[in-house]
Amino acid sequence: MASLKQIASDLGVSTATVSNALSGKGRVSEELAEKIRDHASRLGYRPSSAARALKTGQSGILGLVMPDLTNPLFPRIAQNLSIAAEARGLGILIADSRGDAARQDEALAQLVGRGVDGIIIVPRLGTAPPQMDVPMVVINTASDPRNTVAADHRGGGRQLGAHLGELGHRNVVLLGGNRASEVQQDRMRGMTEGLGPEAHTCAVWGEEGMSALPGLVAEGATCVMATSDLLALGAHSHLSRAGLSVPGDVSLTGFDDLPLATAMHPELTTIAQDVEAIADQALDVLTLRIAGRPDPAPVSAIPMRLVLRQSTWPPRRRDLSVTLSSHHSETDPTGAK
Amino acid sequence: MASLKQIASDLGVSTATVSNALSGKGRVSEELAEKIRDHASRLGYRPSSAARALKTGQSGILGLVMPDLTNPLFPRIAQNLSIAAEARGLGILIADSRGDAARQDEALAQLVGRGVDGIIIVPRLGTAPPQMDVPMVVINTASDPRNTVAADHRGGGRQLGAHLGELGHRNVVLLGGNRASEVQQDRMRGMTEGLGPEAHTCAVWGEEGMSALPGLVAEGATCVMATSDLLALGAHSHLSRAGLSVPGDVSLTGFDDLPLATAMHPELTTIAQDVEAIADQALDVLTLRIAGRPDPAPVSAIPMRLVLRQSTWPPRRRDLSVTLSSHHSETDPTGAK
DNA sequence: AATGTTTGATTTAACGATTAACCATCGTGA
DNA sequence: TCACGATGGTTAATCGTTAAATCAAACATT
Repeated sequence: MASLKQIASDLGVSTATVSNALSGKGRVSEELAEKIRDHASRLGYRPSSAARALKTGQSGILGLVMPDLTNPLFPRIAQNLSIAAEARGLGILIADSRGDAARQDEALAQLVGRGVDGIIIVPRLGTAPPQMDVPMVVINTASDPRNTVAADHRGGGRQLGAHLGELGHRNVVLLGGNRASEVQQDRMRGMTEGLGPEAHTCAVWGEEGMSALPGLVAEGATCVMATSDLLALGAHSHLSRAGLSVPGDVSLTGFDDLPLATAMHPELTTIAQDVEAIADQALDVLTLRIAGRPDPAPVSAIPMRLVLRQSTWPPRRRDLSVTLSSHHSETDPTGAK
Repeated sequence: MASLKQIASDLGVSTATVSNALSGKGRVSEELAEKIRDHASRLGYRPSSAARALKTGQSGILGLVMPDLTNPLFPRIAQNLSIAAEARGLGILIADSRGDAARQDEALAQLVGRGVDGIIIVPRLGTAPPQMDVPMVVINTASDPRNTVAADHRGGGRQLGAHLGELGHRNVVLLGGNRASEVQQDRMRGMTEGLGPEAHTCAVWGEEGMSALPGLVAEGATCVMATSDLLALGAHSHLSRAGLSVPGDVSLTGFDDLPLATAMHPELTTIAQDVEAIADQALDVLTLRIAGRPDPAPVSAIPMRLVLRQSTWPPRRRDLSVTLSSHHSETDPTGAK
């Protein structure tokens, strides 16, 4: 491995000069600097990050703590964080907290032990992450708005709700996966707001809630809004098993725009997080904190993007033909099998 | 931050002694060692990984290069690798090659630049990873068996095929996503073997292949075997859109046992990778290579586990009631809607 | 001509942990 | 009593990089 010392002795100069030439910091004649850069690249010189970290106290590595990598949304966040980090010359060390709060603390300790400069954390459900003396940024949980970056879940729900409201739905079932999740509650709150005051909504949860769906439709519900795409897929199964077709008999929406949303039939109307923007924001906030700059303006929630597909349609009327403002260009699926 | 020097001067001993006491390497009286450990933990001492890395030349960090984190299987591998690494006191630095071969090389260079001790790589499709002077292990692509750890895709296909063969399927459609993927080809090869010589199979690919499914069923196919769960979901959509029910009219299988497999209805019969074992193996191989030990015996492919659910059933007969060896305890779904 | 100032490079000392080499001290066997 | 081997510890060098302090010319200023 080529080192500064190597280059220096090869060229008969001091290591300091080499360091200066390569970093452009001190005072080196352009002529010599050129010669040094040349030789360095010929030798394939790569500065030792360990040595640099030791000297400067900065490792150039960020820690990422995730509750559960099997949640299909997180990898997308991780991927975008990794891209954003690379663009800033930083590396990302992952740690999996496996949902467990204790393990989450342990993971944090591990990371700081490895000398990360800062930490990005996606905390498990409501668990507020511990306050540490390391710069941190929290994703997707509204704890402290000054170090949190999050999608506008509520606004997203509102968009979806408004869409269905416009279609004419007034009797809507909200399907959640986990009562304890603040994010899911936010999403539901937004949906209700978007639907407007004249709509009647009711929330159901989990496997039990899914089974109740056909009954609720029989009682007049015309739409099911799930707080995740996976849940929507489950709902779709329960509904079609009961002989109800989507969107003919009942409209269905998801959340997050996972790959499966387009693999279903009908393709799922859902709402997408701008994961790229989230990752960017998170890294901006974090790098500022690492630089010790006073906190910038609190970050506002990042808007979500409505993705209209084929699973939403105006409610079937007892009386027949329906006129609508044509959000879709498809043929009327009401009569479809 | 507490350092060795700090502890040493607090206790009036030399840093060497503190180092020895903490690592248990040199000769220190048990009495003094105890006192040192005590003080160290009181101060919350954490050795500086940078300093240690500089001195020993080992960073304790592994690099992980993945082609595309949005593929739902990879995160599970990543998660298990992260767990396995943690158990061995190692960290994992991620890098996303985004499918691009050029970026893959760049990611590798980045990682070695950061001083990783070894690299785990899941190469993009057929791209053979470049030979570098860093210890490496390759996952899921059969390049060189001596540094490759992979699930037994072919054996998995064989298991699935055998299952369907036993049920009586003789006319089977194989559905793939990408012709270029060796893994998918392996899977298909296995399926064909498992079904046995008397079965007739035909392979179709991608979106185009999915559209052809209903026609093929009309021509006598009784079963669709997809090379991934996501593909199976798509197939299910196309089939049910055409009025064909699963498993009544046609059986369906997936691959990988993703979360969506249980969210579908019927739940998908599929085959699961033992990601935990894969991760373990990969790390074992890699740590051996890092230690410079001569290569251990080549690793054999890791067996997959058949997951029987409700999407497979004996083929419908022109003549009626069917007797079967009851792989399922469900009621006959042939008559179901 | 004596005194600054700029320019280009060198010394030197650190960062924190590890480790080979060295040095006391004490007990033991010859 | 003397040399010897444990035992318990210290010194000092080192890993590769950085940065402050220093130094020696060359050049400009009065």
